[in-house]
Parts: sequence; C-alpha cells; structure tokens
Amino acid sequence: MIEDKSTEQRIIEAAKQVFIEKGYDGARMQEIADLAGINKAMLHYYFRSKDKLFFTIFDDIFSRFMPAVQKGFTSNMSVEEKIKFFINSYITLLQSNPYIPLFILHELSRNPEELKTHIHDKVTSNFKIFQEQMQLEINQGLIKPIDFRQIVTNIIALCVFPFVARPLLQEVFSSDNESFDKFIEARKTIVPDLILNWIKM
Amino acid sequence: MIEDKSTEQRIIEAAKQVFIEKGYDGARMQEIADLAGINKAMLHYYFRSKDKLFFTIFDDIFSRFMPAVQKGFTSNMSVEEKIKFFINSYITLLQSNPYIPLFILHELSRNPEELKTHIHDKVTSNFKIFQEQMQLEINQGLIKPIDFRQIVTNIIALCVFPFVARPLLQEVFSSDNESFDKFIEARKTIVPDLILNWIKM
DNA sequence: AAAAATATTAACTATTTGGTTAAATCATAT
DNA sequence: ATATGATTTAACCAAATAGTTAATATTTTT
Repeated sequence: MIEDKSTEQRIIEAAKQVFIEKGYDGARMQEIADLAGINKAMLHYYFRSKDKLFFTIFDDIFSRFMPAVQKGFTSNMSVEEKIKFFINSYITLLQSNPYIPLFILHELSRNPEELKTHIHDKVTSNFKIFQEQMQLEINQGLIKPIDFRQIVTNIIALCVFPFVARPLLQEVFSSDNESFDKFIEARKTIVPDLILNWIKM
Repeated sequence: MIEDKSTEQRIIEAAKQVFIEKGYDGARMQEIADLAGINKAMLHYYFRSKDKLFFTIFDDIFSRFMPAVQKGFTSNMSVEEKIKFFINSYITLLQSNPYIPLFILHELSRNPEELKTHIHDKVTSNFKIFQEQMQLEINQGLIKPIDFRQIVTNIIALCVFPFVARPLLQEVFSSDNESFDKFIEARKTIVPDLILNWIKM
C-alpha cells in the first residue's frame, strides 16, 4: 500500500500502477482504492469517474514520457552524436519504465480518436529541429538522403520493441531475466551501430 | 453479422474479431454472440466459458501466425536471400493482419505465465536451422559475428513496430492512411538494406 | 470557539456481465 | 413415423463493478 503523501497523489500513483499493469479495461476501481489505501468513494470524490481518472493518468504518463524522449534533440550536437546520445538515454529510460510503451500503444489502439486529441500537442514540435538539421547534413553529403520518418521509426522501433515483446522474446530465446537484461544492455551499442552504419555516407 | 458456415466457425470468426479489437478484458460475450448472429447461450454451449473461448482463439491465431513467419527459414537460400525474403513476406503478412501483433503482445504481457505454456512448442524449433546456417556463414567470414538473438530481434522489431505503433506514428508524422501505406510499402526495401548493410562483412 | 468548508467512511444502488436452466426445435437413425 | 440425440432459444441468476448518498470526521476560516 502506498503511504505518506497527499490522498490525491496516492490515488494517482496507485492508478498509474494498476492502469499500466492491467490496461483501462482490466483495471478495477476497487483495486486502485485498495492500493492507495482509501475508500472507493474517494476515487470518485477526487476524479468523478473511471474515465476522468484514466485520462488524467494517461496525460500524466504521456507528457512525462514523450518529452524525456525528445529533449536530447535540441542540443548543439551533430546528427551522429545526437543519435548515439538519444538511443542510449532512451534505452536507459525504458529500463526504468519497461511497461509504459505497451500501455500507451495498447490504449492508443483501443481508443485512437479520443486519445489522439490528448497527445496531439505533445508530439509534433521537438522533432522539427532534428529534421531540419538532418536535411542540412544530407545536403552537405554527410549522410544519405533517407526519408526522415523512416529513420525516426527505425530508431524508436529498435529501442522500444524488446520491451513490448519481452515475454515472447524470453520464451523464444529461453532466456532468464538476468541474461535478458544483458541482452538489452548490449543494444546500447548495437542499435547506434546499426543506424549509423546505415545512414552515414 | 457473419453468415453461412457452421455455428462453431461463425463463433470463432466473431470471437477473433472482437478479441483482437478489444482484447480479452474489453471483449464482451454478448458482442461476440451478436456478431456471430446467435444467442449468447450458444457461446457457452460450444466453448463453456469466456476463458476457454479465448484460449481457443489465441492458440488458433498464434499457431497460424508464427509458422507463417518462420517457414521461409527452411529453404536452401543463403542468409542474405533468406533475410530479404523473410522481411518481404513478413511485412506483406502484416499488411493483411495489422492488428494481430499488438493483440498477441498485449495478451502475453497481461497474462504471461498462462500464455507461455500455450506458445512454448510453437516458437523454438524453426529458428534453430537459421541460427546454424548463420554460424556457418560467420565462420566463413561472409557475415559479421553478431549475436543471433540481436539480429532476429532487430528484424522482427523493424517489421512489426510500425503496425503496433500506427496511431502514434500517424499522429507524429501527420500522415493519412494512404501515405502511411506507402510508408509501409517502402520499408520492404529499407529494412533489408538496413539489416544487410549491418551484418555483411 | 463556532462556523464553514473539506475530506472520509460505510452502506447502498443500478447496471453490466459471465454463466445457467429448462423448454423448444431440428436432424438423424431405427 | 417416431424415438433419440444434438442444437437453439428465451428467460433467468449471481457476482462484479462503477458510481451514489448521507452521515461523520477533520481541517480551515472567522
């Protein structure tokens, strides 16, 4: 049970845990209340409905997670340095938050229309700068002329996928948790290798 | 509503549709019955419980989907040819079944212990042959000595991720369905490029 | 200290949901 | 034709679940 902190904060933390683990449909208000150590009526006192609580939690998770991902892109490094830096910090972030991507992807696919409005303003801006910088280096002949979207997608895919597919991969490769963690750690050098080898002239 | 075919087959098809779209927790027996055009009691007459129906559907989906993925690996092509062939047919398969991967990944993460037993025998075998062949080509100095698991993971990641992250990617890249389909189509050459460029000596 | 506002609880409600039952219908074999 | 077994239906049930209410306790304001 979550102790100390304000009731509202305890509800939010409990709700995050339960929603991330079970998803919206699998989450139970009673379980959230129990985890927060309060009465179920308190959830409605503070958040009115399961829907309202969920959107609060989703927005909170999403707006904490996406900027953390994108912020590396505003520094004054070269494209190559940025990619290396990004992949390393992104995988590190995922190591501490392994269940967030699948949660976001699943909820987004369950209810795309409604959730799109929740994410719209949080995703577009940060990539622009990086896109322009890449175009510059392409013009200079430093990197190959590849569709920007494909590069971003590949980087994210290679970072995120092992976390969303962990149970399947562990089963396929018969690996225990320890060796899987090593497998992930190794990707901090493998993924930049793969990407840079591909885009560099 | 699904017509013709035996009742059992109609239930299975309806259940597939609903479970894939909504997930186990979001699926309703009534919705499956309606879609199959039958009484709700029939679901229980044929499958006893939601759990039993779900496992039937899951096993069916999983055992149709995984072998289709792996079978390309038993031919007598070179590693390079196999990779090209695999990526192409895998992405094509995903274009016709775009929602299956997220369904499998979500259910596997919701209930890993129980579902692991359902998939165990269906995943391990087919990769072995490919792994040995790769080791051979590594020894011959044709391809770089890279952890086999990393190669497989990267290939699958690059194929699957755009499908599981589609709503997010479309939002980030502001792309309509048509341009997203083109984006996917382009990956049939981009992904082999990326992988082969990386592993070839 | 009294009043007012805020927070908390226990008990309750309405609805949804997976599952059951018993009767009716249909198909098949004798 | 008729008895037998399989299939289908409508009505029902019990448990679970989101949400409510009204009374009580606590904190804050005056």
